[in-house]
Amino acid sequence: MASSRTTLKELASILGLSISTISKALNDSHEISDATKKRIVKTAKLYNYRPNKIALGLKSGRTNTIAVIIPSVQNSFFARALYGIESVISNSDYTAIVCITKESHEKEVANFDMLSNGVVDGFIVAVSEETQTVKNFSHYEDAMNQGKSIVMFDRVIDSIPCTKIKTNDYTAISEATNNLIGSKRNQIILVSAINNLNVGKQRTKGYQKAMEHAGLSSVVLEANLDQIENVLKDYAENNAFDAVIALDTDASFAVYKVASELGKNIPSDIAVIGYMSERIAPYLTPELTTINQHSYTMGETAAKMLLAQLESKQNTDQTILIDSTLSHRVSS
Amino acid sequence: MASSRTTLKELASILGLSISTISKALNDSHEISDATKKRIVKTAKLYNYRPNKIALGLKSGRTNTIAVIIPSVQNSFFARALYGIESVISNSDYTAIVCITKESHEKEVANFDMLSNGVVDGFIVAVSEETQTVKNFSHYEDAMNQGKSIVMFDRVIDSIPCTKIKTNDYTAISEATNNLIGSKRNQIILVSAINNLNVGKQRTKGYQKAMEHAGLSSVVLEANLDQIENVLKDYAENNAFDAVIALDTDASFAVYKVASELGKNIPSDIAVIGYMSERIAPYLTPELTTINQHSYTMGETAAKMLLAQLESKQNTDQTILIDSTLSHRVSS
DNA sequence: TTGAAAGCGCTACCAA
DNA sequence: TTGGTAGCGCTTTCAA
Repeated sequence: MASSRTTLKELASILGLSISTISKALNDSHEISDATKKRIVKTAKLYNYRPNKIALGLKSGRTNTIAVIIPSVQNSFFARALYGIESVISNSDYTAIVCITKESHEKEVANFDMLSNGVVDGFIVAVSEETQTVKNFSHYEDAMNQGKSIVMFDRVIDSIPCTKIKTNDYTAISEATNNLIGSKRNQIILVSAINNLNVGKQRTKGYQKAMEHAGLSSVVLEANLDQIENVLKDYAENNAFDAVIALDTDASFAVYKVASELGKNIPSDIAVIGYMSERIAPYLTPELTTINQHSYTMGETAAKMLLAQLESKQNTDQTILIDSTLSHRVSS
Repeated sequence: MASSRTTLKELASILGLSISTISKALNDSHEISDATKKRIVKTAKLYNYRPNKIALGLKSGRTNTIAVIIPSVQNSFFARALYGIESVISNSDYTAIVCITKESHEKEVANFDMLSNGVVDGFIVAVSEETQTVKNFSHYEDAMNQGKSIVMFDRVIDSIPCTKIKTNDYTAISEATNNLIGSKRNQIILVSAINNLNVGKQRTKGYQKAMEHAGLSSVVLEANLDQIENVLKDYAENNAFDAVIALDTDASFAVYKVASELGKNIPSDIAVIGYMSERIAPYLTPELTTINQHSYTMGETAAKMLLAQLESKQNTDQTILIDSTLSHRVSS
C-alpha cells in the first residue's frame, strides 16, 4: 500500500497510458474504449486512487459542498438550527461543512477566505456579533463576487443582497410581555445574561416598549453568565415583582433557582417566560413557558433556499420571516 | 468592483511587474525593495486581493486545516468537546472544519473521502455508532495511508494505530454506584434513554457489575427519549427505590420530573446521580450530582495531540485516559 | 480511441 | 532587486 496518495500521473506511468486517457476513463468518457476503461478502473481501485478534490475545485470551481458558519454550538438555538440544515443537506447530493466563529469577526473572515476559493459552493451564515459591530461586510461581497451563494439566518445583514431567514424577535417578546400584562401581572422584570449581544438588546427593547405602552415601568437586570444568579437574588431579596422574562437559558435557570431559594412559587407568586431549548423546557418543574424561535425550521428553510439557489444559479435578495411563537406551559 | 476575485496575475499586469515579484512582495520577502513592496501591498489592498488557499494547498500538500468528525452536536458532551478543540485550534495557525455524522457510517465515510484529499491535514474523530457496529474501518486506514494524522476521542477504535483519548466510563459508573451504596442506599435503579448506543450499554454494565458485587439486584429501565419519563413513572408508582442513576440528560430530567409529580424529595427519598452538562447541572433544584466526563478537557487534549503530530509529522499509537469524576452536589 | 499541452493560482528555484 | 519558468493534480480542448 502506497504511503501517499496515488495520482493520475502515477496511474498513467504504471499503465503506460497518458494522463488524459486515465482522467477520461475515470470520468467514464465515451471517448475511451470499454476495454481500456476497465483496465484503468481496476488499477485505480487497486492503487486506491481518490481524485484530489482540491485540484478538481481549482479547475471547475464547484464542489457540491456548502459551508455553515455559525457563532457557537453551545447555544441550543444554533445546535438545533444546524440539525435542521443537516436534515435537508443529507437528502441532497451536497455535503455540509460547519465552522464556528465564536462571535469573532476575524474567524468569520478567515473561514470565508479559506472556503470561498473552490472548497464550497455556498454559505449559510449566522453573522457573528463582532461582524455586526465593526460593520465590515466585505467578505460577504467578495464571496458573492466569486459567484458563491449566501443565505443568512437569524443574525442577518439587511444591506447584503442575499436570501435572509429572520425571526421577529422584537414582536415576539412584546407579545410575551403583553400576555403577562393580560394575566394581571404588573411588576414584570427582565433578566438577561446576553445583553452584551445585539439579540439581547433587541429583545430588551421589545420588552421595554410593551411596558411603556402599558404605562408600566420596566426593570432590566443584566449580568454575565456567572453573575446573573447573584444579581437576580440580590434584587429579589429587596424588591417585589410578580413576573419575569428571561432572555436566555442561563437566565431562565437562574430564575428557577432563586425562586426556589426564596420559597416563591412559580407561577402563583412569580410567572416566568423564558428562552430555552424546547427539548428541555417541558422537563422543568413547573414546565417553562417559552418563546419558541423554531430553530429547526429556520435551519431547514435556510438550507432549502440555498440549495434552490445553487440549482438555479441565481442569487436573490429576499427575506423570509419565521414567526417566533409563545409555547404556553405551566410557568406563566 | 471586480466580478471575480483578484489574482496575482491581474495585480502583475496592473502594476507592470512579474507574478513572482508580486508573490514575493506579499509574502514580505527580503528580496523585494521596500518601495516596490509598498506599492504592491497598496494595490493589493485596493483591489482587495486575497490569496487563494486552495491553490496554495495544491502546491504544498498542506492546508493548515483540520477536520472534526462527530456524531452529533445536540449532545452537550460533543458540543463542549468541540469547544475545547476550538480553543486549542484558535490559538494555533490551523483552522477547524466540523462535520456531523448523525451516527451514520455512510456519512462518516463520505466526510473522510471528501476531506482526505488535500482539504485537511488531519482528523479528530469520535466514531459513529454505526461504524462501531458494522466494523468497517477502511476509511481510517485510507486516510492514514494518505499521510493524514488521526486522533480519536471518546468513541474509539482500539485496533486503529492512532492517538486515542478515552474516558473510563465503566469505572466511573461503578464508582458512582458504590458511592450510593456507601451512603446506605440499596435499592438503586438505572434509567437510560441511550441504551441503543454502545456507550449506554457500557455504562449499564458498570452499574450491574457494582450492584452484583455488593449483592444487590439491579433494575434497568430503558426507553427512547419520548417514553423514558412514562416508563419511569409507571415503575415508580408500583415499586420502591431509594436511588437512581440516570445515563443521559433526558433521563436525568425525567427523574426530577417524576420525583416532583410523586411528591418524593431529592435526595432524602431518592438520591440521584446523572449525566448532564456541567453548565446546567448546578442550576437544577436540588443541584444534580453528575458523572463529569470532562468533555472540554478531552477536546483540548485531542486537539493538542493532533497539532503535535502534525508538527512532528509522526503518527503514534497511544491511548490517553481522562478520568471521569464524580461532581458531588446536592442530589446524592 | 488516445495523447499533448494549456491553464486554474500560487511558490520556489534559478537567472538576469 | 526583479523576472522567467516549472510544477502541484486535474480537466479540457485540439491533434494525431
